[in-house]
Amino acid sequence: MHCGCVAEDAPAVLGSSWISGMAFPDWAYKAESSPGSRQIQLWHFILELLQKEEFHHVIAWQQGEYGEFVIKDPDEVARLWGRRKCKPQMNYDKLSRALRYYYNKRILHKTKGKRFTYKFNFSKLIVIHHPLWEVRAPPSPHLLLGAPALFRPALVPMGMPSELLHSMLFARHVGQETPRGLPEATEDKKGSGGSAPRLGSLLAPCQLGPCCLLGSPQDELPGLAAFTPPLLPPLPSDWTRLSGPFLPPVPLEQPFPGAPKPDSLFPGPGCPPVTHHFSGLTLLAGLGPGAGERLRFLSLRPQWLGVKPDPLMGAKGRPSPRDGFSSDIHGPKTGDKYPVSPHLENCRAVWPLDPP
DNA sequence: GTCGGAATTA
DNA sequence: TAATTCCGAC
Repeated sequence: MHCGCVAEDAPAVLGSSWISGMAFPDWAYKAESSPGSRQIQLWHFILELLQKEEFHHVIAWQQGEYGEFVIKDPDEVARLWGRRKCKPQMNYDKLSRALRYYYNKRILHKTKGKRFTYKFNFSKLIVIHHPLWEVRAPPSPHLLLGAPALFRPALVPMGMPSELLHSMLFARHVGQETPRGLPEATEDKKGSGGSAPRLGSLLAPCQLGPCCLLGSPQDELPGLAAFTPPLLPPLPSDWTRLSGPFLPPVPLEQPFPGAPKPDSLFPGPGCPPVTHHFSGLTLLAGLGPGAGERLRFLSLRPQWLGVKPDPLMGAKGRPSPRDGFSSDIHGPKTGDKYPVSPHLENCRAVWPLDPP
């Protein structure tokens, strides 16, 4: 931002926040954490604006719809964006074109019928920021419910349409909102959605094995959000059993120095005290009222994400951003739980701040 | 208002 | 690569 343009009206970012019931971890608001670019990206900027109360007359979260926001003053948002990018000629037409490019990337989608209303695709944002979470492995109750799984970054199944994840996470009542037939799963046109960092280089599913414990997260994890979810999802009573088939024993982990210790977040049988937060975990865990129930719903269905060879995998070994998923969620899978042994060489530890 | 193609830019 | 710019179509 050395173009001489003034950015004083660009929102400052401090700490993590709850805005109208919407939580994002710190990194989501920090320009320097904008992935894949040295410059701030539009979606990032939008989040910044949404975070700041002084811009709520310009852009704000849509009450009642998680992730949905309304641009109340398109011209002003465009002006702010243009100012940030040193593009004085910016207008809403151009800005909206940039937003539309996010449709294919699945970062954003339009709320049809509502003017200037868009909706963030949370899982995609999570994946963008935590690429390793696309590891094709079943979700662990540990991960989803906050037990110490900090060193096991598998969370979002690769190819999982964020719409579905989103609806699972945000549905007011489990089972009320039926996944809408994965509308985008078949409408891929040019497959431009590969812009987000993905685990194309991941050779094989990691299976949450010890190989996933690589790295030194203390040094490399992004800034951890310090907020505590307002609702603490109770552990499923059988979570230990659920974790059995595909989870290695959970090692005790050292707390982050200086990190808050929400020890009592997820107490449960066999569940060691949670000693720290994964920022992405807080994102999921901090989804707001009812999130616990929804997370439990999600976590109790690991078979959805049963690891198996993906017929949709292309020659490059990864699905297109829009096509994956569908066959993965249609029902429990038995057998072939370990198509690839969870050996070290099959895994690659990539932390969000890894250089490309 | 919204969409997306095409060319261009940094 | 992530927009920016322009524009025709709906």
